[in-house]
Amino acid sequence: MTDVVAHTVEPGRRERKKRQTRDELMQHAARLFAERGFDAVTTEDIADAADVSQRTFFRHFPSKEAVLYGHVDELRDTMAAAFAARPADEHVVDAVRAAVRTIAEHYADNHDEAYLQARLAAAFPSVAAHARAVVQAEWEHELTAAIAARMGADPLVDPFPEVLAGAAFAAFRSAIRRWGATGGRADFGELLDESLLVLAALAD
Amino acid sequence: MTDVVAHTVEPGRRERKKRQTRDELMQHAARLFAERGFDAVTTEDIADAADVSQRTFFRHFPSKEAVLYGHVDELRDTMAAAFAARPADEHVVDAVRAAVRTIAEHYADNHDEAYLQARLAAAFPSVAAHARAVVQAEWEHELTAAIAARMGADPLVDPFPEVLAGAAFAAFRSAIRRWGATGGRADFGELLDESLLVLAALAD
DNA sequence: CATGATAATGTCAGCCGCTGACATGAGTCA
DNA sequence: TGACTCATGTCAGCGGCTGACATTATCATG
Repeated sequence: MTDVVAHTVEPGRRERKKRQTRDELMQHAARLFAERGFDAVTTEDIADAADVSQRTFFRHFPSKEAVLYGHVDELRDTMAAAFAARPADEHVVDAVRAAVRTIAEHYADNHDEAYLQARLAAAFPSVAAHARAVVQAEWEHELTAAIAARMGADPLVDPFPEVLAGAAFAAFRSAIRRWGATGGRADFGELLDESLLVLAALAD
Repeated sequence: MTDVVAHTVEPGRRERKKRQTRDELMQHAARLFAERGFDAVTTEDIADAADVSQRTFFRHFPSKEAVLYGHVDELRDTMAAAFAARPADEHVVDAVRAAVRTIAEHYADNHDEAYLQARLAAAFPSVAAHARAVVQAEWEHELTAAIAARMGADPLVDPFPEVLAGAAFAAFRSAIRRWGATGGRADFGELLDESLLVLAALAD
């Protein structure tokens, strides 16, 4: 550790360029998807727009869908950190709500990106499938592990963590869909809270 | 109606052959997947084994993954019928449990098929993605509509039906995974009940 | 029973997502 | 400066999937 102040190590030029290429791929992809829809854009189109080879596109993203969800890892870590930061005596469901809410905050801060994802997921099955089966599954898995760790339970045996995490993201999907139906004009955080409240109502 | 006894109209030779082709594609696919895994089998392999062209394969199934889950529609209808048959004064969550349980029953009656699906989903991401984002999403959607209809609610506005259905299938996934972890030897119905009980425990 | 309609299949060509292999050049570090 | 690492380019290829058209089997109808 030569760096005392910054938490993240200052990246060199190489890494900066790498991140820049990645960002440009994401930005051009978003623009092209917004202009023409998902299917009418090829990975070569995106690569050309970012002035790199198609091969480089696939070195940065494992699929055409993935470039649309470039912040999965970042959001996963944010969510996990938020969950870990909750007091130990808080009700688990409330801690989960706080964790999932961090994603809603990102959406509020990146409205266009979020709304584009919602629109494309509503219109293109492969995008919806990716959102469910890759993005949300990844978050769900992380949240499951975090819940289990907090409870001192084995998530492979005790169904509670996995079911709670899965139910939370079911609420998340419901909120997303209703948010998209309002044209992205509603307050996503409120919709999410509303959906998450359903979980507490199931036992009644 | 020339047929008085049977509920379903007696299909002609054409339709019988069509179904037979479909069944053979499913059977040969299952065999090949079991022998070699998912990725090492091409759609042409399956078509050849069933003695049809690759094009015919894709006329029966929209994707390579779909042939592994040939009973989605059938199970969806069974589940919906089971849900509709529940008494109106029963607790919704109990009615949902009864509906989802019909799928568990199919699994019990078709052990090898179910276990193959579970194994392949655990080993091949594209299979897991399909199970989540196509198969379960389809069931979830149907169940959402059924819950909403029973409640007289609009599933586009009221989050309850969608969240409940989503939570139910989160429990379903948890049960599947734990069942697969036992090598398919545990009683899937019991695991499912256990997972579904979590839903009622969320409010505590 | 003959004949025209319908629907399932075969054939062929092609797009595009995605990957392995190897070469090149820019960035890094001693 | 020189060796090393690593992001990228190039090229070739596989395989999932689709449109278009021809062919054949089934079905309905006079």
